[in-house]
Amino acid sequence: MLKEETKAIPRDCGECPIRHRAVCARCEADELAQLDRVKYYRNFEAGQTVIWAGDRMDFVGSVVSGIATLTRAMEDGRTQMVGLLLPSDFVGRPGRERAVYDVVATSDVVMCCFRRKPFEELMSNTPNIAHRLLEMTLDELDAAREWMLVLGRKTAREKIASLLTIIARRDASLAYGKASGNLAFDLPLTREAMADYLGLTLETVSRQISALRKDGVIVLQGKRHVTVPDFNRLMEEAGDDCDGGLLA
Amino acid sequence: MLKEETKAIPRDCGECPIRHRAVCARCEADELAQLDRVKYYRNFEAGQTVIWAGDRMDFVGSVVSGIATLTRAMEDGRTQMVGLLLPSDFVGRPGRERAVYDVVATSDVVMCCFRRKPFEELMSNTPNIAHRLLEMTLDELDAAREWMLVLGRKTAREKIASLLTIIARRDASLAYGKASGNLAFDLPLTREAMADYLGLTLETVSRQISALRKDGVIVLQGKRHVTVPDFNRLMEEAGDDCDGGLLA
DNA sequence: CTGGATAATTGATCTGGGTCAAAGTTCGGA
DNA sequence: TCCGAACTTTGACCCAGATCAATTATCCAG
Repeated sequence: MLKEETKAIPRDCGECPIRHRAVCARCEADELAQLDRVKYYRNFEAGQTVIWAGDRMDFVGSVVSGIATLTRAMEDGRTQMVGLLLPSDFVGRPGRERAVYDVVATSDVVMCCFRRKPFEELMSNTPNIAHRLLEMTLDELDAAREWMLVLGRKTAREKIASLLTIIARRDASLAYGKASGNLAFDLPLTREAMADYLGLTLETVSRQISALRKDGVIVLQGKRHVTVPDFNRLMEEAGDDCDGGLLA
Repeated sequence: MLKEETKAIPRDCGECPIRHRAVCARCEADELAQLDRVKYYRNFEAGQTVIWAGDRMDFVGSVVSGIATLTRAMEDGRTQMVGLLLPSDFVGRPGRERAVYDVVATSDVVMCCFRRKPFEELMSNTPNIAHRLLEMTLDELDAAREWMLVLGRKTAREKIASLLTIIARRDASLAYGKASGNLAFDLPLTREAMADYLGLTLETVSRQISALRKDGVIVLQGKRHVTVPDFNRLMEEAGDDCDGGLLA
C-alpha cells in the first residue's frame, strides 16, 4: 500500500546506479541535462504489466532496478519470452508508436522514462545517445541470436543449464566485490517464466532442475536459491564451448 | 570458370540496386563519395563460405545480390541459422574484429565491402550512416524476436508455413510490378538449410512440405518452385494473427 | 494457527518430431 | 547418353518432452 511512494527514487543522474551502462552512458553533463528535462520515473510492482502489445507508447526508457520480461503471445495462448530486461536495458523503440511486445515487471521495477518525441529529437542531435543505443541494440541482437541456438537446437537439460549460465554471469558481473568462492544467486523467474523463455513446459523445467540437482550440477536452498559448485561443469551441461570461464 | 570476372558489377553507387535500402540509404552525395573511397566488391559462388566464425574480419559490408546465411554451430555439429541475409542486409559489426557467425553464400553473392577501420571512423562523422545502421539493427532485432517465437512455440507445420510466409512477403516486396494474381516464388534454400533455420531435421521439413501440398495450401512445380493459391490460408497455417494481408 | 491461493514437484501416459534406412530425382560433366 | 553426387522423399520405429493429473510446499490474510 502506497509502497510506490515510499521507495527511494534517484532524482539525480549522478547518483543513478545505471548511469554508466544505460543509453545515457556516454553523455556529457550538458546532454544529461537535456535528457533530464524529458525524464520521469515510474514504479511497477511485481506482476504488473508495464505495456501491452499493441498499446500506444509515448515513452522509451531504461530499467533502473528490478527485472522485466518482453513476451510475445499467439492467439491460442502459447507464449514466448523474447527478452529479459535487466537494470540498464532499454525499453521501446524510437520512431515506433505502438508496442509490439508485452512488457511485464517480474519483480518490483523502477524505470527511467523519456517522453518519446523529445527523446527522438535529442537522438538526432546528440550522437552519443544514438551511438550508445546502436551499441546496445547490437548486443541485444547477439543475445537474441544466441538464444535462437538455444531454442532451436538444445535439449531441455541444456536449455536449463544455459539459462542458469546466463543468470550466473549477470550476477557475477553486477555483484562482484563479493567473495565468489562458489557462486550463488536467486532465480529471478518462476518455473513458468523460465518455461516461456526456454520454449518448454513448466513441468519439464521443474524436472530438469531436479535432475541437475540430483546430478550435483547445482545445489538448491529452497526453490529459488541456486549454488553452483563448479561453473565449468554447468557450462558443459549447457553445451557451450566452455573455454571462456565466467567472463566470456 | 572465371565466372567471377564475367559478372557485371556496379561500380557506381548511383546504379546500385540497393542504394536506397542499405546502410548508405540516407547518404548524401559527399558521404557516398567518402564511402566510395573505402569500398570494394567481392563475389562469392553458391556454397562458398564468406567468413568462418572466429576468423578475423577486416571489413563490413552489404549483400548486393544473392542470398547468404548466418549460422552458429555447436561442437557436436548441431547447427542453427540465426539470420538470412538478403540484398541490402548488412554483414559484420563495427567495433568487432572477429566474426561470431559463419556466413555462407547460398546462391551466387555479390557483396559491397568497406574496410572496417575507415568505416568505423566514417560512422562517427556521418550521422546518416550510424542512424541508418541503428534502424536496420532494430529491424533485425525484431525479426530475430519474431523468429524466437517460431523456434520456441510453433509446430513443425507452422514453422514451415511461417518460413514460406516470410519468403513470399520478401518476394512480393522486391518483385512487385509483376501481376500477383496468386503469388509464386522459388525457395532459395535447400531442405537442409530450411531445417537449420527452423530447428527441425531435413526429413521433417520434407514431410511437412509434402503435407502442405497434399492439403492444397501450396502447389509445387518441381522441388523448389512454390505457388500459393490463398495467402490468408497460408498465414492461418503459420499461426499468425493474419489480419494484415501480404503487407503487414 | 488456519484456509486457500500461488508455485512447484512428481507420476503416468501419449505423441510430434527425431533417427535410421532405403529409394527416387535432378543435373552437370565425361 | 550415362554416371555419380547432391538433394529429396518416404517408411518404420523410437524417444524427449508434452499433456493430464495428483500431491506437496509456501506464504499471506484473517
